[in-house]
Amino acid sequence: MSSLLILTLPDGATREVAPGTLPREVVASIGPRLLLAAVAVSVDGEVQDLVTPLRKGGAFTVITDKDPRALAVLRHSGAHVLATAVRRLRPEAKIGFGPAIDDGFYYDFEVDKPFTPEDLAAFEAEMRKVAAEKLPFVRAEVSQAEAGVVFADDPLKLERLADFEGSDEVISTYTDGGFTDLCRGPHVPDTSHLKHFKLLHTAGAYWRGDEKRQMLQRIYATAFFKKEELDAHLHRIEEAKRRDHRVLGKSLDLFQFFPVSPGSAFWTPRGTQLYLTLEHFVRERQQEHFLEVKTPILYTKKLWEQSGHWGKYKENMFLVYNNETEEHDTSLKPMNCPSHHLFYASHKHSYRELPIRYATFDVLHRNEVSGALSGLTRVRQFAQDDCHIYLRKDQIADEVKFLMDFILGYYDTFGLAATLRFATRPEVRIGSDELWDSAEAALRAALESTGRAYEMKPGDGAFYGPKIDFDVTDSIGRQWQLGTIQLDYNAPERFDLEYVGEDNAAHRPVVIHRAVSGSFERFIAILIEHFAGAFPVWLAPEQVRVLPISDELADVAKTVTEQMKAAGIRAHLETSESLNYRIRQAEVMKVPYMAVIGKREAEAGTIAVRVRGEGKKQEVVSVDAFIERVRGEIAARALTPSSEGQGA
RNA sequence: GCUGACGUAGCUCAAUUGGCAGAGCACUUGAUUUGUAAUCAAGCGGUUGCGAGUUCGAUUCUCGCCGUCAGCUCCA
Repeated sequence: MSSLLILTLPDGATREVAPGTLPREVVASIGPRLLLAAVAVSVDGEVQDLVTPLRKGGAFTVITDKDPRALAVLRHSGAHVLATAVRRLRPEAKIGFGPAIDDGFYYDFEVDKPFTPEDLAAFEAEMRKVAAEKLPFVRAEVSQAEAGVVFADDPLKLERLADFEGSDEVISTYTDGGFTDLCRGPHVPDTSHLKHFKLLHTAGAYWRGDEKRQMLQRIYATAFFKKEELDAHLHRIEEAKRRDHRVLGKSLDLFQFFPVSPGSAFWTPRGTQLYLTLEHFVRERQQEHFLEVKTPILYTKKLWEQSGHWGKYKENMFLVYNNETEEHDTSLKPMNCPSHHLFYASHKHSYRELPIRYATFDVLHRNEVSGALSGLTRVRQFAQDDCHIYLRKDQIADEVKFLMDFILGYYDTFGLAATLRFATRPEVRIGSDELWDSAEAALRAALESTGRAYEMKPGDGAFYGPKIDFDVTDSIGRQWQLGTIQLDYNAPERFDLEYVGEDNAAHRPVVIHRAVSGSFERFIAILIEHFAGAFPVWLAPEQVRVLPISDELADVAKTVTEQMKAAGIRAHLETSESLNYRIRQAEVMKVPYMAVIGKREAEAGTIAVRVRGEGKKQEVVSVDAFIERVRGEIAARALTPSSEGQGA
């Protein structure tokens, strides 16, 4: 134990140091300028700061601001600087936690009155002072008892401290100026490293994420090493606002919400067109291997008791009053699974028939808590491109691969990239541990066999089985779960599902729940933001806007419009107002093509094509050639409208 | 559901300390017939989210409810 630690530098050189040596000394020995640039170090793959004594050897790398790992260190230190500033201005504020997060950092405070925007401005100004003071982050290792004294006035910290009782965790504190925090680190050497930061907003957050505990005031902020990076980040936030599907949904006339039905979208004619186009696309892709069925939306509780929803999901279900029983013993379906199971169980199946894939687009209702509702991404009424597959256990691997290709191929059409996540058993669940063991093992093996990279989501499975989630990142950087493949060993038991095997005996099939878009509502929200409302031609509610230059040409334009419509193109004629005005309207509505018809075009049987977003650059083509081109793009589901020299 | 903010014409927003509720766009009408991002003019449009309270007087102050937003919790 007392032997020297061996540190291997990136160039292969080694250093032998005594345990307890500070990384700072090692870095200084490499070079004084490196010490100035050092933010932290990595020892054997673990990031630690310059003032935490070395306890093990291994690969030793100096982390400067160019290392991506440095950002989390800077931001965590930013959280301390924030707390330092808040404590200077509001000494009575109790401190919670202040970690770095994906896009920045936050710190939770317990205060009597929530912070105002003015408070934030004052805190930010004070933070600049703290940074200018270049206060070193001083690390100290303390005993449980000592820490109890230091944080005697901070009940939240004391509670955290109590968690360490009996563990051999080294308890450390960090002090910058007059502020000391219970913290594992690592931190940047001093507060002057924090140069480019911004406090963004405040929000309530439960202490330790528990809704039964008190609400703290959280301040969100971000920090970067370079001003350009901070500016780019703030610009991204602005851009995300510009693409917000709730804003575009209104300006592009796609959907609306009314207070009389919170959380349920009203689709306008244009939005409905978009919705149906997507539904049609899924239907077309499913034609060959899936069986589409339509099932009721209203069921008695008997079904939900059998499925387990009545016990585990009731609070999310809309219960309906039944006049005959005088009870709320009926419900709108929150999921399609049980209806499909009923179907399957209604007659005998041979092992030769499997897999059987029932697909459904029926409307679902889930009673989300009011605060969870958000645009189209979180609604109370929605439809999934849902499917339940009944198969033999020996078919799982092939089926998972088939479904995965099906789902990823769908996303490819939109240019969306998905992250695969494997989600395991949640705390609230049905079924024995043995059943879960085998379901998780089987799904994981199937996933592994595809050779695709995936991440883990422990405890995030459905209450009836483990799942593979397909998470897509939207323009704001939020990740949304869209598609899912869920393996279910419970439903076959509960619904007594069987098939007759080769041995002429009854066997249990396995059920796979599958969705591709997740829900059409959420998927459309992602698409609106993904394309910033400028949909590919095949998706655009209106594909061509026909614009005659003067009223005299209205008849010719009408004929052209009819020709396009007859060819299956969603074309609309617009005659009133000036040409400039109508072009502006079409651009604002993000119609992919404008077909302008003047005297020259009318005589030649041509149109002057203007492509969305490409300005006055125009291309004069024959009506027939244009129709063929657009039809080709629609059939190919091309991602962008083609201008001269591109496309068909 | 919880914490906070917000809710004014169809839309986007104004309205000194409580004192006659405005503008642009949209819409209607008239004129204009336009060659690639807003032609001109006039007109119409409001129980200031809903309900109480304070006040001589409430868009403005207070309370309750509804909805939306930022988060928390939850989630397709």
